[in-house]
Amino acid sequence: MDLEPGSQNQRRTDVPEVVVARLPQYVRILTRLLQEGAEVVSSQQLGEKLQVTPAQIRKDLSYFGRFGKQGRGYSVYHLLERLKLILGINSFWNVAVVGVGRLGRAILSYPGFTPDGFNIVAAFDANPDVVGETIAGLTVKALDQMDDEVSSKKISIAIVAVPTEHTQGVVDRLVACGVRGVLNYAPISPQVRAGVRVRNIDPVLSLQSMTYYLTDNQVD
Amino acid sequence: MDLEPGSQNQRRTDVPEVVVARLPQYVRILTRLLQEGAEVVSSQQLGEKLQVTPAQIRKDLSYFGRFGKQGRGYSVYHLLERLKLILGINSFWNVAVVGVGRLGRAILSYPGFTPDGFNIVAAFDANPDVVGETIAGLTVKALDQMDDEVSSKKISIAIVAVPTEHTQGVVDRLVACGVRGVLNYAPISPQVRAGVRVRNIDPVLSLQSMTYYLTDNQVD
DNA sequence: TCGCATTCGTACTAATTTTCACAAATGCCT
DNA sequence: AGGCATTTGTGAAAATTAGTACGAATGCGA
Repeated sequence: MDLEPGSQNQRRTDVPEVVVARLPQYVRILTRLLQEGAEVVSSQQLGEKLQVTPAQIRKDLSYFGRFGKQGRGYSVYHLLERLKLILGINSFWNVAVVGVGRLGRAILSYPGFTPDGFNIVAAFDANPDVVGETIAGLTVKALDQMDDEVSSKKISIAIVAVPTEHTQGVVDRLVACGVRGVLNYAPISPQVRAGVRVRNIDPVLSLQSMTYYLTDNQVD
Repeated sequence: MDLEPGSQNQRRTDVPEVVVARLPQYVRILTRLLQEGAEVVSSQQLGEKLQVTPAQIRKDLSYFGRFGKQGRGYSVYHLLERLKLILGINSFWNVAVVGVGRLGRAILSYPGFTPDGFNIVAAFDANPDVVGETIAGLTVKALDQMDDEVSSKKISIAIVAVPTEHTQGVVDRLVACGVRGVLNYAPISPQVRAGVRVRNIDPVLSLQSMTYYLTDNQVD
């Protein structure tokens, strides 16, 4: 069976990563539009809100199917549902936070993950003083309870906020436990086997690429 | 006067943003190599550590000049110095943190900004209960002291960690005070006038683009 | 009902980014 | 000193990504 382009069956690896990276932004805008009561939206309007060209939005969506109506636009509700399905955020992902320092606590207490498809269901730390503490309704567990908890709570994503020198080791243990996605806050890029995905949150890199444009003899 | 390609005088706007975004990663590796005592490094070795092709590294560097020696590689020390100069992180940037909630406190207490060219020299919050508190050696000031502090402490970059609904307003005030770079942690992209740079830290978007690859019928 | 203003989906074109591949240096080793 | 293995810097080619432009729907309003 041949896969026609634009089919929902489009092989997922054929979709450029840049396109996938834009989809969550579309989801966010559509969610807001839905709350505001909008029923239909055009690629034009979407593009204005996101600062991208309408053509790019139509092109991006065309990798996955045909969701719009000529002369009318997209149904906010239906496009949103489809995109959530494509991204796999139509149901919830169970997430563990590893590392309950200041950053880990901020993450645990942040309410913003839950409405967007993620449920933080476990917290781990290596420090025995921290283990047993309850934060945001979760009791912090020791690292050696990871295996049990990851299986029993069906955790497939971990948010790792541990000191840099422990990051690779912690990620290795998580992957061994069956975790398939890692959001890493340390200033390194952990290496993982094929099939496991890593995203790094690295504010220092962001700042350092920004200063390039803030120095003098800058044209802009 | 014509600008030859590869000259240090290369017009800064001619350099692709993707290239600039990679430079801080080179800086990070070079810093580590320097600490480890390495004197010389080849694009090959650099590429292995960064998971990019040697050709890309050479090409990236060639936008700014000729820093290597054929048959030998790059002087770790000199390349590092040059890259820091190019990025504008050879001296320190004074930074303000706006929003002293859990995340703001984690940022204020994080020691990782300072070795990389940034000094956090002020903290602001709208909440009168928080104003006056001392965190990581800094006294939290009220928002209406921003103008004074930004001028007197020569602050050109702000890290904004305030609730989403206040973010655009806070960014506007910061820009009015003379801030030229913003690192934003709220899940929106604040709009600013030309000449001001924004970088967004948005873990939810990172997670949501990751789940695409974690769903089933995934080839990988 | 018919015409017309919209807007999608996409083939085609343009721009950007990455990779290739090779001449020109470099310095080690004999 | 000469040969040789190495590695840079860079044009040119390839691959990727974005933008243009237009035929085909769509539905509103006369």
